[in-house]
Amino acid sequence: MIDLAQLRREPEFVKASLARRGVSSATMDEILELDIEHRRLLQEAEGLRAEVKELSRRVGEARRNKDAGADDLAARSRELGDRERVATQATDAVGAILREQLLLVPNLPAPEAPDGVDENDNVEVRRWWVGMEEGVPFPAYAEHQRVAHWDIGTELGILDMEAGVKLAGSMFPLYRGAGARLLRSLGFLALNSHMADYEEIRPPSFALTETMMSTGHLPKSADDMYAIERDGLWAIPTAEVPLTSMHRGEILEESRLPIRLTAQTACFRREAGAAGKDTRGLLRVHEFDKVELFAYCSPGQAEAAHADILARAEGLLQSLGLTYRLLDLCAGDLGTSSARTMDLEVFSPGVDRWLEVSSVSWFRDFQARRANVRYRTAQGTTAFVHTVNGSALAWARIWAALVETHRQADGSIQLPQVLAPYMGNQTRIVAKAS
RNA sequence: GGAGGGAUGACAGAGCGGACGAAUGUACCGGUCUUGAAAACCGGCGUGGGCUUGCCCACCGUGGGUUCAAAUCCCACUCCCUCCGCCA
Repeated sequence: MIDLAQLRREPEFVKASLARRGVSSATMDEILELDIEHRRLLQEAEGLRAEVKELSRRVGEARRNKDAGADDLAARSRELGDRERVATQATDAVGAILREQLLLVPNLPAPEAPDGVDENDNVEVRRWWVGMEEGVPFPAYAEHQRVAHWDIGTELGILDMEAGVKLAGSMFPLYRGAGARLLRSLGFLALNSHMADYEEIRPPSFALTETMMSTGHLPKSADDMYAIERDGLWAIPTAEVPLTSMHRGEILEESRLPIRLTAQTACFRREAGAAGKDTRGLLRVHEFDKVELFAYCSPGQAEAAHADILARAEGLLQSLGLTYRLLDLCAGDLGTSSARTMDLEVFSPGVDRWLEVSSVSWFRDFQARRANVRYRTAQGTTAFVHTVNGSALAWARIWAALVETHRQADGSIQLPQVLAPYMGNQTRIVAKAS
């Protein structure tokens, strides 16, 4: 949630910032008017309540002293109380509308985020490929690497999309044999590499509506998530959701910051409206595993925390021998809650596409304000923390790029050595004899 | 799933209709004393909101209700504890 006090204080700056991502200034004017009306009603209601309290005090006093006139005072108080109820109702009604409007306003883009309206305006910062530092040119992938992972998966018996369809419908993958083990190994590799600096968390896969509100996934993106209506729960689309709410409503000691957490979870996404396009194989699926890195920090720590997550995601991509590029998302393409986001896209030679596998975002205090996570400063005051997170990494697409990139001329796959300890030293995946 | 008990400030714990935003203790911060520390003593010590910056308002698990007045009474819900049942 944006800071209403800031909107009041410098409306032109807030409007100009939001205009960069397509929010009209009329929307903000509407909110400002609601705010003025809300405060006017609030003053009226609180004034009446103060009078009622004062009269009640005097009723008690009169009763104790056996004074006559207590009943008169009570009657007056009752009459004021009726007016107060009406005023409070009006205040709450306007307050609810104001909150509703405010929850729909996205975060202010950071000044450093490039201008632009959609993904076509994102800025490519750099590319990386094996040997780049030594002057090796961008890889010219061989024919045997130009096979889509869904074909490789069928050929080697390690990915069975049809079985997934039978069980849960389209876009629910089923990995098998070495493919399933590879997926498990990726999570193991990543979590092990983070655990020295990030506390490993295994959160619930479902979350309450309130938890979804805190990250900004609700109310805006309800259609993109799976709901378990009977129990009032939502399937989490990312570990960011539970991790952001772990300290919801708390005031943290500044000395504890940054609090760095990592979690691998299944991520559930309905991908409403995406049916048909770019959905073959693992390009876009309803359920995938992802390791998330997360930090609650003071504002001064946020930049370093963001850089650390990005470096870890890149480090993993490099150790897996994958080609990738780094994008600086333009203002118009930022997620609702983010002020600045860097995306990592892996190159998938078999399908000849760049696939997003990590999104490293800095939310400033937008999520912290929604989730009410604060810290106590050295001066004893409280302030909202900054939240930062990023994937390292999202495995379905990594799995795809990995089998395509490392496919050999004989059709087998030679996995990178970094996975050997987790694959029982079986880094070569070949078709089963039967 | 059944029966009972509970939820109050960082923690422990009182209050069970009227000056209660809340006793007391611990912890924490500042001061006195001390070569220093401890002890002792003194003072401070929740969070948010509104405006006329001194005041006002809200918050005692959550939401409703009763009352002139609710931490306190009533109703519903959530969570925790104990016992029973079931279960990986």
